[in-house]
Amino acid sequence: MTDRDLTGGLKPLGVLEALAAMQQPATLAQLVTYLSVPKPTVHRWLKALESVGLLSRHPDGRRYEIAARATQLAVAILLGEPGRALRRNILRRLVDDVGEACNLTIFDGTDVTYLDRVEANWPLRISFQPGSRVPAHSSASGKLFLAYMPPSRREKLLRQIPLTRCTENTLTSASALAKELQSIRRLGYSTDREEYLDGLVCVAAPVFTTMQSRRSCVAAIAIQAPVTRNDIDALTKFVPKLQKAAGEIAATFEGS
Amino acid sequence: MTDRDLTGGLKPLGVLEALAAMQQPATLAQLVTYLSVPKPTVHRWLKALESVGLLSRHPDGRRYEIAARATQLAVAILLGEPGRALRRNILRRLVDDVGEACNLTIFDGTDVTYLDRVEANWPLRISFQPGSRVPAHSSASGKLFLAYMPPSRREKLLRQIPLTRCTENTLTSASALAKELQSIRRLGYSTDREEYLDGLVCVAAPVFTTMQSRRSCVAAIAIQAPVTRNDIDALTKFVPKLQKAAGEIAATFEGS
DNA sequence: ACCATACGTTCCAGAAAATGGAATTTCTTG
DNA sequence: CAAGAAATTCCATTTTCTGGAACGTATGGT
Repeated sequence: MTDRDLTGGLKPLGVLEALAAMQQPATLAQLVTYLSVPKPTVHRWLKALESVGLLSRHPDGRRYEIAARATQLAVAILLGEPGRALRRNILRRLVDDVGEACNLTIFDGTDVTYLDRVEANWPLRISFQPGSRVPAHSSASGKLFLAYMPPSRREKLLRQIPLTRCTENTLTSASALAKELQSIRRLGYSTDREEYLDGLVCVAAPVFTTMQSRRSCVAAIAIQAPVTRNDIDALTKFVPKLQKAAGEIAATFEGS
Repeated sequence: MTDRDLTGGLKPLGVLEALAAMQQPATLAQLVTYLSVPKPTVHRWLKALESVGLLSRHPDGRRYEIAARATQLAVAILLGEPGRALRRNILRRLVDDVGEACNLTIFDGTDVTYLDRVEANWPLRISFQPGSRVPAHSSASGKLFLAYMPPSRREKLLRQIPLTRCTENTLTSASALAKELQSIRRLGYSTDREEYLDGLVCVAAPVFTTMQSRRSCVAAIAIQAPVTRNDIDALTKFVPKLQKAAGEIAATFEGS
């Protein structure tokens, strides 16, 4: 399953990878099957990961799930890893090309989290906090993630996140959102028509990566503009450029 | 209570965390300084991480940087089960509302374990890391678990765990604790009046989940505050909000 | 309520790996 | 091209890991 076996005091990490791949909490028995490792060994690994805060037990006391420290580590990796510089260059070229601010976001399970952003007027200066968050239903990127997510997960998620109204245009009904998501899947890109902030429009394209031979949309890049300077129709003309950049970004998430 | 050391065959991960935290490639010498670990050991850890694809060498041949496998793991972690992210959002909203740090704990059979914690933006704060453990008898959450546990199990447990004194206010007699637990069941919430740490007060509400058609309290959320800023009476006013959030958290544990 | 079965946990002696001070090699710099 | 710094290797000792077997504990069926 994994390309290379973990050795050198890292074998317990296999459990973390397995749990991340399964995308849901798992029992000891399931992990034993998945990993083909003796039961007492997996048990010991689980205890080690738990004692260190990387895993925690689901309240059912049986299954294990990925814990807060692992999430923190994941965020730190994405912000600190060298691929980030590559991605910023791609973003910068796009910004130079279209003349508006662009951003790269990732879906953190619930919300859209900014990984990076390049402003149009200050190409060398970054004036935002990586890690800012935006609700999924009211942003072009977020709707993209929702659109391309497995249906079962989407349903579960939409049952639990509130469709908070941000502006007059925010889609706050499940049916309107469902229709929009379908349209996004048809078009292959997503828009934000002042749904998050008044006066701000946005076009986003998906960044697909292949994980465990499954194509999923983990990230998105978007062009944001004040509607007074570029309306949706104007931004839509940039979609091919956006998609090309998205393809380049996808490569930075794969191997090197 | 603070950062816990990595043990159990996970020590090399400290290097990964360090590199992620530094946000840029680092040399062996830098990592040795940063980690305060002997040079040959760090070297071995680096080789282990490299051989496994989590780290790679910067083109300069000297520095190490985070590699593709780590990125993939990070993405998989963030993409995974939305439960964590949902719970964190609920906590975050509560924290914004009440202005004090809140935490989510589960009961692991003996101790209270932190699943997550969100700090308020106040300068004065006590810091608990997720994964920390706290004795059941001297914390608001722990007493909640004890209160709502089946009596037979409670008796057995109380015979096993020592009622260690943490502060002057810690309940160290079985009778005082029994009385407290009864009061908790009557009120539906629990308090910690500087019973674990001097100067720290806390109010906790139960998170009930239905498991095997049995309603049980396996998790709890709590608001913690320095007594100088919010005393018990002040915190008690937040109980309805706390209970509402507890209900939302419960929902995130239900779906498969 | 009972048993059958699966699941989780603990035990422990042999096997394997980690540890770090010291020595050695390789890179850097003036 | 030497001097100093950094990286790498060596290796005896200590420590941890491993996994078959045995032991508890929960679950599901009758």
